[in-house]
Amino acid sequence: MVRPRTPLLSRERIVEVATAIVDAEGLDALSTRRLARELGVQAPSLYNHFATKEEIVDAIGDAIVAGVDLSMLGRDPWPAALRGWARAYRAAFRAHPNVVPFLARGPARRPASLRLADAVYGALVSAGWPPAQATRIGAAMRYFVAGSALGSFALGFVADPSLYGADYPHLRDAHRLADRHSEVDEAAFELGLDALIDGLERRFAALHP
Amino acid sequence: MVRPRTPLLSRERIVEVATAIVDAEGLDALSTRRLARELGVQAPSLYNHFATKEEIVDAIGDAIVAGVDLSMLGRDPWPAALRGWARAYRAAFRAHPNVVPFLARGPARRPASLRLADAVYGALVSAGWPPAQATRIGAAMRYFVAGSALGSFALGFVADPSLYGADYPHLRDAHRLADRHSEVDEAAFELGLDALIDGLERRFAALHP
DNA sequence: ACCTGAACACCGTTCAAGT
DNA sequence: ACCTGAACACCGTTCAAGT
Repeated sequence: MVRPRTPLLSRERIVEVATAIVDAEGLDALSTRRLARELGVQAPSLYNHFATKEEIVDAIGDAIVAGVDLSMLGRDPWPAALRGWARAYRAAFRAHPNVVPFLARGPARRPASLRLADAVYGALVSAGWPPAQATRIGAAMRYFVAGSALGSFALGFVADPSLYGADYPHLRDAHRLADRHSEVDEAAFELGLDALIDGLERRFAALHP
Repeated sequence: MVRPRTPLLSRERIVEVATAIVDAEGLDALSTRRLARELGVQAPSLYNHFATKEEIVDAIGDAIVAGVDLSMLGRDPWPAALRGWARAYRAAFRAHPNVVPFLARGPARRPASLRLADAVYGALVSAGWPPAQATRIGAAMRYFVAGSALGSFALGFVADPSLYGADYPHLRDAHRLADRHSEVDEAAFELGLDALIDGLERRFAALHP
């Protein structure tokens, strides 16, 4: 088949099927041939819509970031806005854990990430933070939230008691973390978020006495 | 050449050369054939020392984590200890920026990471934090530090003024960030670290009135 | 135990050819 | 404009054969 009168592919459909593959089997399972097969097409056809495979992965990540709710940033007081945004961002990536390695692919040249940075920075400046501080806060929040999306802390510990006792005395009970990893990660995220915003509020208060 | 009387390879030498390749040209440049060539050997020889290429990458990351100074954790008061450890961890990964994607490869089953977790947790518990809180603090710190190592925030913005003004009103001056990315990232890291530890100190004070 | 050559089943990408 | 088949230059890994 060549040049059908209505195109077989579109960027949207490619990203959709690619996301499904990555969600189901991980980033490594995404190859151009595999993706093409599931799209009912040959691999080189993809290059009519994306210049490289990397662009496809970027588009997957961008679509996820684009789904992050930003409405609180133009509405709530800045501490609540930061909190709500951080939770939304983390939730978006927890829904696609296999895409997280993409977060490490260097920073954001992608439109959704820029929109997000714009909204966070704008909210902080509107709230009364000096621009230089707003930049730093946006970056610091990104560090924390991206790091928390990066992967489970608790899941790093294997559910095997014999592994730790001997070599790592303080980790004697760490094997229990694996079972409760969701709660542990959730509680750690909330504690860190609270502490971080708490510290920022103190600085804000010192700035506006 | 077969089976030389003294082995051509060792895990140490493989990791050393692999790290050099990744540092110089990035993770994608590391292939078993390329690595073998630089080691003066054929690719299958590597499989006498590592079961998979992934194990080699793990070993690169583990060696970097193993280089992180942990001495302050058994010595300084916990806020200073956390601060010092966070800086050391970040510095270690900034020295090998191309290895950072490895951070996203799921959590730590690697010895150096376990030793690190053990030291951080132990220091917090010794200082008087309840164990459950110590776990959360260790996780929250890992989120922040790993996120900050993940990549420059400032470098995400291209040094081209025309890119932002129109679509992202608040980012009008963001193109200036790229030039000063080191200072911006450094200042953001220090601000976040201060705020985070500040917030934790307040919780600690409430716990030990 | 440790290295080799040959082989297997893949990759991402290019490109001329088709309509 | 958009899809194809053929091809290029790669991959990671296995395995029997060598000493």
